[in-house]
Amino acid sequence: MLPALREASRQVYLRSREQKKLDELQDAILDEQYLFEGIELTAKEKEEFRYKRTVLELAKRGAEDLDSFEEYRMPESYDREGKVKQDRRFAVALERYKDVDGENEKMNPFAEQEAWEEHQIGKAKLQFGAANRKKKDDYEYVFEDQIDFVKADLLEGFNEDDMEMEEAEIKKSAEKSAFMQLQEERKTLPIYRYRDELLQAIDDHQVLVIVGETGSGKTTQIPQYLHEAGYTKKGRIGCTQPRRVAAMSVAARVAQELGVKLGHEVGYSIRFEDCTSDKTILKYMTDGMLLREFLGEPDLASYSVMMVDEAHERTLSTDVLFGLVKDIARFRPDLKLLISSATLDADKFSDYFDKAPIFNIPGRRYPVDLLYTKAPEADYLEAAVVTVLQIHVTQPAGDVLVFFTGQEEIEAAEEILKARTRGLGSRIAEMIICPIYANLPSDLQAKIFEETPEGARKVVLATNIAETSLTIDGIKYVIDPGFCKQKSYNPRTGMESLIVTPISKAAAQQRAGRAGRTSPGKCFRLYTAWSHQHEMEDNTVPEIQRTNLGNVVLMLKSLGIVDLVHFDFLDPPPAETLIRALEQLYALGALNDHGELTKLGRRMAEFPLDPMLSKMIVASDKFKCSEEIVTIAAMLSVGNSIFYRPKDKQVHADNARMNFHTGNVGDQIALLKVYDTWKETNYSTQWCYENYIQVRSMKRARDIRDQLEGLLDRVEIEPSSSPNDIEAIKKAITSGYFYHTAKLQKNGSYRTVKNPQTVHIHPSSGLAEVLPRWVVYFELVITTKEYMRQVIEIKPDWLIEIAPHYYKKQDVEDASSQKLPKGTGRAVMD
DNA sequence: GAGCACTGC
Repeated sequence: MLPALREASRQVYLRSREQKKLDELQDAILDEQYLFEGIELTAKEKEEFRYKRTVLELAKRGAEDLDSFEEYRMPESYDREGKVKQDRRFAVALERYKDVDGENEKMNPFAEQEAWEEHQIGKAKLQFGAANRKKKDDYEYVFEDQIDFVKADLLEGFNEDDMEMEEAEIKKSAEKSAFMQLQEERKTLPIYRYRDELLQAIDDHQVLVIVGETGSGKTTQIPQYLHEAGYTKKGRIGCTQPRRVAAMSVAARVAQELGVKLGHEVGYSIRFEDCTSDKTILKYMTDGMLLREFLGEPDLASYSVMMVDEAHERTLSTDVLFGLVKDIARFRPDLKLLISSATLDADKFSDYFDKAPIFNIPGRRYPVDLLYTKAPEADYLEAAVVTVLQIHVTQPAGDVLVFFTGQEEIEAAEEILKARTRGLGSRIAEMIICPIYANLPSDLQAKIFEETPEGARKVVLATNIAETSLTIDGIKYVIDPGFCKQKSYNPRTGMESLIVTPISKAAAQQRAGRAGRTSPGKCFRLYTAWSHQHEMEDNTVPEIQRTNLGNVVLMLKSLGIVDLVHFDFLDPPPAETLIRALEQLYALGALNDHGELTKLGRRMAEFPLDPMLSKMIVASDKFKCSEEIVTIAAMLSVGNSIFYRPKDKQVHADNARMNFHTGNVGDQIALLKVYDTWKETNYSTQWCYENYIQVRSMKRARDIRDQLEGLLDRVEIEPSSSPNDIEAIKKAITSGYFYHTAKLQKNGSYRTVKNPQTVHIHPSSGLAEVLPRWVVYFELVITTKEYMRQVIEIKPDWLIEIAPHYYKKQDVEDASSQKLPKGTGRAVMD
């Protein structure tokens, strides 16, 4: 099996090298031809000639790098079952490779250029202008079959002449007053001509699925139309968004269009910021915020219309919302429900909402040519870099956006790109490389929004952040290697991991669309048309099916939903995930034997946190350290992005971090120390820099902390503080996390007590070299090993003191022959 | 002795 795989990889490698050599040869022949015929070139032709030479040079540099290819692509690492690990991408590439001799022969992003070259060689005559026109025809012919679905979209959706006219109209109206101008602009949106039809449809049906691509104006216009039609007399109109910035900016825009002050008639509501008032009739909010609102108003009584926007994104919150609003619609016939989505899932939504009719609104987007590779690319990083360079020297002006899976790849690509363009000086245009990913410090992120100087080209290297969360103007070329990192959750072990996965067709379409926002564009897909057609899933697995549902289950329980396993989910999560979440809630004492919420459970549900964190906070009351625990909860829920660890200063960063671990107090206590020290510096940014701490994360922790502190009152917890009683703080943590206990084994690894399995302390932990006998951990992650992240040492006696229903004396005795507890006592609280 | 896709409450 493995030797075969190796051999196959060798073949892929040889094949790609061979192809490269052929390309070079072809170029060389062409070059000689110029000289041989002694043709005088015009300035423009010379420029093209220079470009070609540069391409050649770049290709040669690429070929040198190929020598390291084999080792780079074929690491000798296997997973626990002995299968080849990590290189799932390789396996995928291999699958694609099978098809090389098949129908894909003509799918090559540079077929354009090759066709042109063949043509040139044949004619042995130089006619650049004519050749350019010709190559376009060739190219279109070659790719015709592959663009059917996007092409259909483009032809129907949008006509460039219309657009120009509309733009001219907008310009004309610029002379009118700002308000009048806005009103004119509203009328140019594609949705405008469907206004009456749409209102009629909403009037006729309780639930309507609205399909409209970005740019159709649905998010800003529909609530206004409904207001104009009088719906706001019966209650406010709500519109949910998956992201905070979207909710804010859309609300601001609509307030402007209606000529009212933001926060009055039009407002938005997001976490940490409620910009609404009694007057608010159009309310934009994040989907998570609406979920929270459900707790206080389970029938949405104050709303006459609820619009769930961007439903196709299928965030965890939208999926939960679907189940809830569908239920409400049954006993509130006066409530109108609008589900709005970009094209792909409309039928599915319609079926789910009892065959609700679908209303189509065309979008406004420029056409994007889709180009596929001829043969599969075994090394997409290299392929992406080469494609960037090729675009840079052969394609007209316009910025480039490349999708990578993470920071590491982005940094690698940046380095290679810099190395290959180094020393070319003025022979190629300036290339501005902009990396962008969520953990990049904000000042460096801002770089992508700077306008590209005349004559230069911006190359944005991005993670999935550029797929939905931010849009960059001026992008004309998208390079899509076809992978992303996806979270997956194993309910059996309770472990989370990030896995590099092929993207879905829907995601690929979204990525391609990024090239056509401001002008027609091109999308270079680094996989074959065949594999796009036959191997990629239609849609990404919705988040609800690959995440821990602890807090979702707690929230649904507090809404009084008894039978969660049969709850009407659009796509039900795995039963095991639900069962594990329920089990955990039992163990924590949030549910009684009948599966109903206990008083403790109701208090826990008040916090927008994982059940274990909530339990920890509620328990802190007893140990008189709520101040400290709230800080720890806030720091833990910010995630693992607190410590900044740049590649070139890892030692400094590690030293700085270890300062907070003095006394081997454990990671959670260290986080507390980080926060308190920061607070003492009066929340100094400078201090963060000096200690290699992410300012953004700390500010977030402060926001969360403030919110949690505000909620203490609601669950009747008196603020209390015991900053020097580490034991009390650790006991409070254990009250939430006794479920996550692990015991040291002879070989230095740990064994978890619940679901016995071998785990290790994460090397970033302050206790990684201390190895206490008993630990409680915050979470389990799989990377190169199974790691416990954020651990503290505990005394086993605490377990019996804190969770007597869960641990018996023999469970925590240290005799190594003792069998570890298995499925010990169900919850017997209350 | 390691690796942090992206949101959201």
